[in-house]
Amino acid sequence: MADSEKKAALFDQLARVGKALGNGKRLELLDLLAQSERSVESLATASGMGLTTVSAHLQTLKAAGLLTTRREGQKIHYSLADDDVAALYRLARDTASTHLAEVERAAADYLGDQPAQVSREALLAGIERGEYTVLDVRPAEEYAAGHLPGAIGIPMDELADRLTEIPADARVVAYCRGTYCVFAHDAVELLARSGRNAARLEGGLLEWRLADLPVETA
Amino acid sequence: MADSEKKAALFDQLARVGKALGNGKRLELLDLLAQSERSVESLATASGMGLTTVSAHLQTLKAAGLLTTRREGQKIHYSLADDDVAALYRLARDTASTHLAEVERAAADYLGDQPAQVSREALLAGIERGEYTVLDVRPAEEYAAGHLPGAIGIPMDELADRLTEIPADARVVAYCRGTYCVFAHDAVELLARSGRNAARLEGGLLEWRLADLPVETA
DNA sequence: CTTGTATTCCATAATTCTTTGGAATAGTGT
DNA sequence: ACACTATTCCAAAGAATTATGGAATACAAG
Repeated sequence: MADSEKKAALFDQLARVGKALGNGKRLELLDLLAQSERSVESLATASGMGLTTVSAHLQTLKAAGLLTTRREGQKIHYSLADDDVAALYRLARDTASTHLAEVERAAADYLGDQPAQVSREALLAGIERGEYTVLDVRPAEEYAAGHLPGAIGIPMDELADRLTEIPADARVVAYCRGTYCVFAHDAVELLARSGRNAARLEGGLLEWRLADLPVETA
Repeated sequence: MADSEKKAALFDQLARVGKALGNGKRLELLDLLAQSERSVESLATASGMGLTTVSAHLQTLKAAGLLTTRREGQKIHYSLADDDVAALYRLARDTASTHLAEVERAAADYLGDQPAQVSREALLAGIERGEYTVLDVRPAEEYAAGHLPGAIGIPMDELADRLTEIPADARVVAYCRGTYCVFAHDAVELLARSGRNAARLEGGLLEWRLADLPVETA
């Protein structure tokens, strides 16, 4: 094999990771898996994709080295191979958002108006002073897998019915999966309509974790 | 448009960056552009690809926001849009190499035996003490665009003829573009065969620069 | 051992990507 | 204005990717 063919073979191997990241559905799956491990079925439900479609995408991601699996009973749990994978996902996402105007447009269209945001630094300082009530509005299994220290967990689809669990005069900071997750936007809107003082955390658990800030696993 | 369609549209946008990274030829181009800006023709020559093929790939990379262009005379110079792009390229590459055994195999096949390596930290310390002669064996235009402080620039294909420019008793540390660049391997082998004391820098200018170490632009 | 469940495999059709010559374009330099 | 050069556009063929039912597999649980 000629030298340039060997070089091409090497770069083709390196491109496998990029290929795996080059599909919106797969990014949605990575986004979910960045929160907690999940079974194939659970990913299909959470993402709204077909079961065999999810399975095929998971094979692709796993073949690219981005995922690992663990069997428990009859279920197979997929998870990110490594925190580097979460970092890679985030960097690719942020590069897209920095350089592509269409991303901003699509995000605005999906997320709606930006609510008031609290930075991670401000929240961390405020938590220590007891200024904020931190509210995790992700699905219960993601909250269970790890959440901000002291955060209350109320999934978004139960929030309307469980408002009484939140002190009426609290300064609430809601968060969810990450920058492009819609739950916390919806939560802030709902809380504001109920006359609460609410803001959204900048980013979500993904960004919090990648910033090496403390995560609680009750 | 339904909410899940908006979400899909957003993630499809984000996937554009991954798609751009998902092709070996495009990674080769990024690898070159991480060293210095280049014209289309120059990239075609350096990479051995067809001119229109290179142009098409550059369009793809640019449409993904990874490249910018600058016109000078009749030439259009492409360069990375940002240092984040270099960081993204590197992280994708390193993720592949960490998780895919095939990458190690393809690299060993292309690069041959690993020569002795000097870490960036050791070299930096050694430079200050004047212990090492640093040798840049990349093409002249890449050396001109930026090199290690005090490095001598002798392109690999001229090295055999210009050995006398290197003190015979020097402890030479050769480097080139990056981890998967073959020039420095070849240089160390050539120097060793000539009875010189030579080692390779771990990584290359890409990794040096991303580590925020000093770069000289003569 | 048999049943049941979660997941993967397979085949296929629709779509998208890649490469490549030749033509077109845009801008430079005279 | 004219010729020249670097680059891009276009079209087409071949290759790879994607989504999706139905069948097959691999375990676990009984």
